[in-house]
Amino acid sequence: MPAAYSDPARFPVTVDVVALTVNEGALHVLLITRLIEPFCGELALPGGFVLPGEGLREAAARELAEESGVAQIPGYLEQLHSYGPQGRDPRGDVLTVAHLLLAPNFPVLAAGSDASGAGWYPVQKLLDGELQVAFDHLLIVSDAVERARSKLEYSPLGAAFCGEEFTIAQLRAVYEAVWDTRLDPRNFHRKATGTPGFLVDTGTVSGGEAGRPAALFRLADEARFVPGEPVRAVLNPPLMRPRG
Amino acid sequence: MPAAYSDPARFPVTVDVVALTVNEGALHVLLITRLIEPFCGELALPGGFVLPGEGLREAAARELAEESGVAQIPGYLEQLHSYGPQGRDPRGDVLTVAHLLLAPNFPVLAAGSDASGAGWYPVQKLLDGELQVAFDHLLIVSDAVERARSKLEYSPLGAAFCGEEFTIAQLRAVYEAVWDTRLDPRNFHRKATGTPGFLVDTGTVSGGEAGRPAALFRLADEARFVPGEPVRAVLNPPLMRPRG
DNA sequence: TCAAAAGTGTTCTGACTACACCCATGA
DNA sequence: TCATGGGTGTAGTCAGAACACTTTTGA
Repeated sequence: MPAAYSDPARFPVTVDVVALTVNEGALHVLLITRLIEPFCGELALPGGFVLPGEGLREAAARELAEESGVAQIPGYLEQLHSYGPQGRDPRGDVLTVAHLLLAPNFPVLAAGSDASGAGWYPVQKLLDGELQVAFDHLLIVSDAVERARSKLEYSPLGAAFCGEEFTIAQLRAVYEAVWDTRLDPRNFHRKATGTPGFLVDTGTVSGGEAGRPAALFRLADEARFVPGEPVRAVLNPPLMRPRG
Repeated sequence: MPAAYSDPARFPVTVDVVALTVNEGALHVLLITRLIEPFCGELALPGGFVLPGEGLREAAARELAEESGVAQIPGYLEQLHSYGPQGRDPRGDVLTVAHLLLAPNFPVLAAGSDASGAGWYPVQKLLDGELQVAFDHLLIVSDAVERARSKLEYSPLGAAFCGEEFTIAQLRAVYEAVWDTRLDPRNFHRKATGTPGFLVDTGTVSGGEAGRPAALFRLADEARFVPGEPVRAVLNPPLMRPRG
């Protein structure tokens, strides 16, 4: 028998954000140190309770800003998956809606009221068990990484890890870090620049590095992701990661 | 300032199920007629409130069983997306976690306490606006259909729409209905049977129809989806839908 | 014998791989 | 001039599209 419509059960709802970036050729995730119980002192994903009158995405952006110290969220944010409410918080049933943020490496310096020490940690150390995280956040991070990996194949979101303008080599470094693989620079260059509706040449070049300066690109207008909307442009043909 | 940890806001949480099937060569969705306010008398997705102590998937399976009248849920069930809590229910903030069910056409005969007249309706009539549904359920159905379409490319879930054993032509009819396209029967046959780890020939044939009897296949063991688990097997190479 | 549907062979084309090669810069 | 990395050309291979063709059944 379902609960009467007039008196349904109510649950606390949290949002958690898996912010991923590429740093030093490896995928990193943003973690905070919890200052309150439960799991006080342990690492966890930034997140917190949804407030009355808030939407999910709104809450995720607010929590991320509060706990990482950035005013404007860079990169691409989307909903990942919901977990719970059963059996994931020692205090009782709490539903969490996890979000995924793909972002360029931004500096974090926040100290919130219930979290501190936000910082980037190598994802591989979590997956290998070298770093512990609170709640079911290891599962959430695993799901997020898998989502990010497949996102790169069919969407232009690899560029979400880069700044506004970037070289093909920087974009390739993103793919190599996320997929944890090596790609042929020549073929990647041709594929990325040859995919219609993906990149446009800005006409400028990057300097200062060793070797020949690289051309700077940005996302084509039709591939740009606007903060509020789901990504629409599909890479066709996809940039497939090597299998097997 | 976030809400105090000890006193977070609480929200009613519902689960909604977008059950899709293929019938007469077209994609259909399971809808019920609401017997209570709001939207009394209108069509809506089967669903209802999550009860204390329940998990999301558990709640979705329970609601589907209650409102469609089937004891055992056939097919493949996965979480789709969460919506809300802001601005989607006239009574106030309600979070809903939508689920997607891909199932063979099963008979529905239920009458629940707050819903009746469960039945299969052509998805296209909803998308074309010929049929109205309550709440934001049109958006949810649209998202579900798009998810189903991409699922068929990279997973063996096309077979979730078929029974235990099926012919290649039946499987092809599923793909054609979901993608709303036509596929070359010869090439589809070769691709489906030639994809390693997808299908196994049962050795039996289907009879009774006009023309040469077709061999019956079932999913290979490694491609079977178990009720509780996410689908793991990836079709490689993918069965791509025709683009552009 | 004919219609209808299952299943196979064959050719063409286009995309990916691998790798050779040239280009532009700093030291 | 050499090292370093950016960018292009090209041949081999493989998978998909298109479609002719054979097979097996019911009427």
